[in-house]
Amino acid sequence: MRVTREQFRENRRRILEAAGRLFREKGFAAVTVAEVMEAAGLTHGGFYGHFASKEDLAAQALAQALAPAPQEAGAAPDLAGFVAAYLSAAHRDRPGSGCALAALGSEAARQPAPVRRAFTEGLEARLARMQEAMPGGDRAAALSVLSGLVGALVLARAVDDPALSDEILAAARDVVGCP
Amino acid sequence: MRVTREQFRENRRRILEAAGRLFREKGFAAVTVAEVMEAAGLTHGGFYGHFASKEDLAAQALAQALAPAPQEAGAAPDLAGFVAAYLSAAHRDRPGSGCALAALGSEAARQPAPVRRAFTEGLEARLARMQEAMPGGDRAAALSVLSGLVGALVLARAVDDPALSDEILAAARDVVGCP
DNA sequence: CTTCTTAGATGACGACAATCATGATACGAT
DNA sequence: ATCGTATCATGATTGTCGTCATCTAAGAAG
Repeated sequence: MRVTREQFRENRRRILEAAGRLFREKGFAAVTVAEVMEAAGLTHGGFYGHFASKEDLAAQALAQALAPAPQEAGAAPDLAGFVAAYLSAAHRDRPGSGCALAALGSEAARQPAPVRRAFTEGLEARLARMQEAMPGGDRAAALSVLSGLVGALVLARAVDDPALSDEILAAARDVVGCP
Repeated sequence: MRVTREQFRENRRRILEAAGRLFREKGFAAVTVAEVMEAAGLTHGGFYGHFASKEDLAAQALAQALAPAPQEAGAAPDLAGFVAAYLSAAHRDRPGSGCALAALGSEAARQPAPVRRAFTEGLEARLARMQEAMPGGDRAAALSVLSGLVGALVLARAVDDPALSDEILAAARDVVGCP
């Protein structure tokens, strides 16, 4: 069963996309190679024709998940809108298509070097774009806002009580703009 | 090999302590029952005499890890000191004895109900103690500070670049006290 | 059109982990 | 002191996962 070079690239793209979604939804450890391949519409056997290992896939999928979406590549960032979307219930409830920093943050710290490097580069890119939108281009302020966003989303997702979860998001929303 | 009732309780305590440390260091999924038992000085077989399942262990270990340490149980909380310790390099570098909210946050969201409940209760307890220390007892302010602390620690641990990691901690430190 | 190459399907393999069964041994109650 | 019982050690069991070998069929090159 051979496929077009075009189809090959498309398959690789689908694998990365499925992996990015599944990793964010279930974490690195809980996702299996076979599961990713099935989600991409393939069987597990062809996996090692695309990636060297699960770790390799994790690093590349994370890099892609953290890369800015094409439509917002060069757009002027709107900080208030970004914060509102980030701290929305919709974002909290759909980790698979949301921010990978929050979805994989505490797990990323324990991953092998390539994964952590992808995480770091994604964070720097996000930071740079937030910094552009900050009054005065204050990098430290952008960092602390990003920390607040990530922390609030992590806690809002982990908590078992919907009211408390909403409260966490609302509290973080109210604070942004102060520093 | 039977053991004193006293020794039995002591063994259980050691298992919970080892589990709390290992889970924070390596995450829920990456820790095995046998590993926990070995760290507690026992073999894997006796585990199910103490806990019903690994999930049961996770919930109880998390609850204990999030419970306030005995020495700070009723102490008057010093917010500035707490924040400084939380955002210190020492805390970042020793997750096994640090805050479980940051160490397990993004993974906790995907755990079964008992684990999430323990997480929620631990967060509420921590929140209440921070609220006491806040000017005006502002619960929303306490929530947003806690979010900022957790987010900064998560990112500082995940990042591959030591300078950036320090920068994240420093930026978060500078912001606290503003809202 | 023929031949070479290669992507993917099938399936196997080895490692490992959660859980449970069994047995020995020493505590605790009588 | 003795006996029942509970705790831990040993080991089996079952399932799963990452990885690799092999086979096939179909694109690509000439």
